[in-house]
Amino acid sequence: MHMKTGVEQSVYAVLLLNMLPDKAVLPGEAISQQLKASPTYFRKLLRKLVSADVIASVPGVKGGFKLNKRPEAITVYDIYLAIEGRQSLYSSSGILGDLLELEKEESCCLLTDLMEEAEVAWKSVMKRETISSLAEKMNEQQFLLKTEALQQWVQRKMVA
Amino acid sequence: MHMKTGVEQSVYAVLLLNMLPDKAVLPGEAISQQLKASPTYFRKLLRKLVSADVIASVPGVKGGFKLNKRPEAITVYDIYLAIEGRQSLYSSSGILGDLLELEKEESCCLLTDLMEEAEVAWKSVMKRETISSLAEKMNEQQFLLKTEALQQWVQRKMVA
DNA sequence: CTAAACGCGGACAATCATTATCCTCGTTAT
DNA sequence: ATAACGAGGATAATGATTGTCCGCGTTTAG
Repeated sequence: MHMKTGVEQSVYAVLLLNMLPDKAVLPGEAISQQLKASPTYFRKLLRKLVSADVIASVPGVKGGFKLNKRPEAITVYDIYLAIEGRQSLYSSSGILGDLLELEKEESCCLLTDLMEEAEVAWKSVMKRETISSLAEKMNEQQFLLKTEALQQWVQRKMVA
Repeated sequence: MHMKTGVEQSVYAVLLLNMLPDKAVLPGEAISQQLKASPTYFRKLLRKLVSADVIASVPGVKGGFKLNKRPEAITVYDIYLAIEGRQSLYSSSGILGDLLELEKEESCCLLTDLMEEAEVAWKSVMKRETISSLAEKMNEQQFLLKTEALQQWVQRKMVA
């Protein structure tokens, strides 16, 4: 049981897009290069973010991606949800029904409610952090110089 | 990202062992048959539970498994931990280090603390429910008759 | 004291989700 | 028109999980 690495990659991709000036976009290939991710697969992640309305895409030459919401309005959970989908961490395989020889209609599971609650707790922590709060952390003393270099890279690679 | 089905199976296995009278044991094969799980793989799960001191095993003919703690002292989390191990749900792949071109020593991740906290929240819910509280739920009105039938099956299959 | 029933442990194979590639298409700036 | 980009599907490679097999040590029963 492990979270997909795509979630981490996507968070940093969104952080890159957050460095764009208004109206500008960043081509998908530039992003995946910077993240050292496989370009073809990374496009799929970006499309999931588009479907979830976290980012927007612009087709055609001079196309690319940009944020679709204000950075304060994008939580880590939004990105998690876009990539991992709604499937819950736990789903009963119906063992209890077999054990007690229940009819299919009355099938139940002693764990479902508990695990549901656990998952809510886990997700609620992810909802607390937003892209803008993460961006602030990147701008702290220790990383300030490096982050500025990264912003300059964004300026060079962006279009429009 | 999905929890192993082995966790659910293990919880119900422990619930079965909880129905044993003192000193009695249940052979592994009987358990896996009742849970409709593959016997060879299920033995591995049982051994993980043994390593985690949740259950105890008795070798030799007339051998089998039994609880190693009072049912109030076994939480769902104990079983989760035995099966899934200590590996955390999230682990950074170090992208930020690449992005900012940090030296390896100062490598860091904006998400690690958050995800750590989320995982603590998720686990703390699992620590609330114990084998004895689950056993009570099985004895509620709607399942009482079926649960008694299951207890009789345990009586027949147990040894010593 | 031998055999049979059980748990232990490791090597190995099958299955399944995740990651990655490839090819074709629609869109847009030049 | 053509070149650069995103969209989407079919399909492989990878890796984790699940499942099998075989030989071993221990204990009870004959």
